[in-house]
Amino acid sequence: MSSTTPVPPGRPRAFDIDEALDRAVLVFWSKGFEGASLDDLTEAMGISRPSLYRAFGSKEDLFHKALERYTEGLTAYFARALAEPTSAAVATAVLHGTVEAATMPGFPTGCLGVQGALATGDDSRPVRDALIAWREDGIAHLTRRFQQAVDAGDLPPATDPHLLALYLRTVANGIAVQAASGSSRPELLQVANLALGSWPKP
Amino acid sequence: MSSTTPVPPGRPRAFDIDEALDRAVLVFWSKGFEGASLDDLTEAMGISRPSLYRAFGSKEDLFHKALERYTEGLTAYFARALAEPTSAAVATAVLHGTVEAATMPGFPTGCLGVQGALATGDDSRPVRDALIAWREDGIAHLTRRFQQAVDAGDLPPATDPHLLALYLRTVANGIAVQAASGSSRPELLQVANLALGSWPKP
DNA sequence: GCACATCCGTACCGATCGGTACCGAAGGGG
DNA sequence: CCCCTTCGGTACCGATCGGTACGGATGTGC
Repeated sequence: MSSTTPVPPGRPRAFDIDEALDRAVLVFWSKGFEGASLDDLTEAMGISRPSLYRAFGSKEDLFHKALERYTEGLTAYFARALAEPTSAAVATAVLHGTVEAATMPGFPTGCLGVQGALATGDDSRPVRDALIAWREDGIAHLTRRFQQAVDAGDLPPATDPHLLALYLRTVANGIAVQAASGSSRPELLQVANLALGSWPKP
Repeated sequence: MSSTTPVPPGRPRAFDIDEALDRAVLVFWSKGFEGASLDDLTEAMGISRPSLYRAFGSKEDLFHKALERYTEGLTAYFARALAEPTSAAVATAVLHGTVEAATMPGFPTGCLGVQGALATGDDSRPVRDALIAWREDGIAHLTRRFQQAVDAGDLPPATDPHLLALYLRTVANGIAVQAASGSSRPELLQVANLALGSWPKP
């Protein structure tokens, strides 16, 4: 354990950087990148503006770190879903997980990866593109998983894995938008189950 | 024809107000309400800032008028879809229309009603709420249409019209997000058809 | 041709935006 | 105990935000 916390020089940080990042996630999640001002962020994070810049670099850097933390935390269901034994179970876990994450009591509704920066001004284009890549990454993971399912005979040989992945991500995006519009968890669960009705049988 | 254009007093407007509105639609569509600055708008519309305010009131008023024009113009497929004879035909027309409108060459990708203001700062809350109401209105129209279908025996008596409407709107929202992420029209058409596979039979 | 109403654009408003210079405070290493 | 490094916050930066005062231009009605 001697390798942990090598005690960096200088005055120690007076706030928990991960906790502050969690607060930033909530602000970006509910207001989007452009709608979240530095005053919003610093107030929610409980730190001053220069502290934010020392710890995270810039508003855009902070967003990327917040997205990373969001991915590892609140959307961890996605990684678990990929480990389900059948393609149908994967699809079910993804959509149910999406509904739950998008309608979590005490958290903003919807999905940071969708509403963080869907349409933006030119200045925020890098953030917008990062979210596009984030969603694309999810599709890529699903595509590989469904290709495995085809290879294993869990899906018909003629199945297009990419189409199924895109379909799933599309429904998940739609659920996120509806959750942000105020749709309830039970409603969206029914929608998810309806969407799963067209899933191909092996 | 004597009732048209009663010739208001004062200096006549030097630009076509509907054409200017069309340009504003494109700006809000591609950059969102918050991402669209007045400089972006005035430059695209080819008018000065005070002209914009005289003709449209405020940035928020302009957005509402742009949304109205968008609804009557580029999403007119929706009203036509409701007139289809069967619920399945309605659903097909809505999703196919959504794909086409969201991937129109020469226009921004996605849907103004989704990416115009999905997550915003507090100042833009009214706009955000207006878009929520806009999407909710679409669901209400679909719900009434599918209730008709149930009454007419076109859908099973136990069918929940609201659930079907919410499902359709959810998929449409997801398609809009994917289109904004760069998915192609053929891809999204396949996704739409896959989503239609779970449509209930009469 | 004169009064009136509206439109035109330049030039400006206060507020807020993201970002930083600065200096005192707080720790470890010599 | 002093030096060095980093963190703390106050107070500020130029740029841009949405919005408007104002004076000249352009039309109709009398």
